[in-house]
Amino acid sequence: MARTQGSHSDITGPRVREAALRLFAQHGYAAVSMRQIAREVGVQAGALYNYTPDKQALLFSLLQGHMDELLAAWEAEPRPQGARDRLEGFVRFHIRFNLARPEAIFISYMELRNLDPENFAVIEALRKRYEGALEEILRDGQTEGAFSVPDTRLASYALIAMLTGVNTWYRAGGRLSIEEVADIYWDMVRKAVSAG
Amino acid sequence: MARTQGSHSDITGPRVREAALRLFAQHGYAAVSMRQIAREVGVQAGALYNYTPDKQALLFSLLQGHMDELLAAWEAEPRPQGARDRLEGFVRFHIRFNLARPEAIFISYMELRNLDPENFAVIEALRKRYEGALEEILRDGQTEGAFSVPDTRLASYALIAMLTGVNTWYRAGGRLSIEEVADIYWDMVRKAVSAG
DNA sequence: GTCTATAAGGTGATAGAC
DNA sequence: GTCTATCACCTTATAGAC
Repeated sequence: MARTQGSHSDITGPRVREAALRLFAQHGYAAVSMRQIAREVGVQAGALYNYTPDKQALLFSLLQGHMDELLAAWEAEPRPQGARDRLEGFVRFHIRFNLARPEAIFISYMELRNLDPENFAVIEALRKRYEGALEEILRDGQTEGAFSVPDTRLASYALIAMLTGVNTWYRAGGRLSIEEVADIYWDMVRKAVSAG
Repeated sequence: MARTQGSHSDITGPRVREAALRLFAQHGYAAVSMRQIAREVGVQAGALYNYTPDKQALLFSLLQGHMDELLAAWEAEPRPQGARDRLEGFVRFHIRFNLARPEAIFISYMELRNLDPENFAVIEALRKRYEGALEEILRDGQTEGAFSVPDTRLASYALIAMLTGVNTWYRAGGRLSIEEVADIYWDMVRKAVSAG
């Protein structure tokens, strides 16, 4: 859909980001050209450079924006007293948040290697802050005696991987609702960290 | 390392595959050029086409070879009587096998979307056969009364994701040996499928 | 089996007109 | 802010010499 000339900065900017997010998620950063993004938005390739200095900055901005949203949303969640309830909150929050943004989650895991080293370090630090929240819950639960988790670092890696895996198979309109999925995963997580 | 002319089919073939595997894992299929692979092998780009009809076939062949190895190795494992012991065997096998082939595992998860549809279908079928082995163990354990896993399909997804996640953080020479990692993961898996 | 040369086309990014 | 045109370069794949 080629477009006539004119000024549209306020709507074109978000549309560039949306198109890039969708295309990067579908085909991968390296496989998507600036011309493809421009075609999707309905402008010529040169016009994209009013919204990003280059392709790399576009990827970085998408990932950083996503991580900022994730951390803000987590920090806005209620914080129950006991570690058990906090863990349940984390499990349900993670599944719910990830399933609401499958494309951002996807590129956050797949395109890390396409970030410049400085950009990678920034995203990695944000990711560690989020995963650190889970490890802290596990450590608290271990201290309280509510969990039996000898290695909280490994357990946090294991649980994050398990929960994030939901995005690889869940499809809206399938057999289970998001809440039913979260119930089943919470049951497995609860048992995995228990004294057993 | 540019090379003089000469015939080396028996050694060049494997070297092409090794170089492609390493480069695809490091930078991604779309980001790696045939010239880069050729440079790594020490031949000119045109010579690669003696070993693969095109770049796509090279990727497919790497993934298919990996899946064939995986299934053969799993089918060669001992098959204990009870579901509990079979599950323990699966957990230890999966971690051990995956950590021995980090590059093949990586591209098996990252480059699926870069396969042509027909090639994707082949790899997907092999992957489902492997994951089906885990689901079967869970189903048997549920029938035997050894496990409490209401949804064996979801549980198999959850456990596979958890186990495969080891590859994202494990580094040889780190704090824990592969066997220690497997012990810790088996403990979590065992509890996750228990009556709790 | 490997080389060199080349076809045919795509790439990120910029300059200057409007 | 968007367009057109362009630069300099890279891409996959093939042809034909050796």
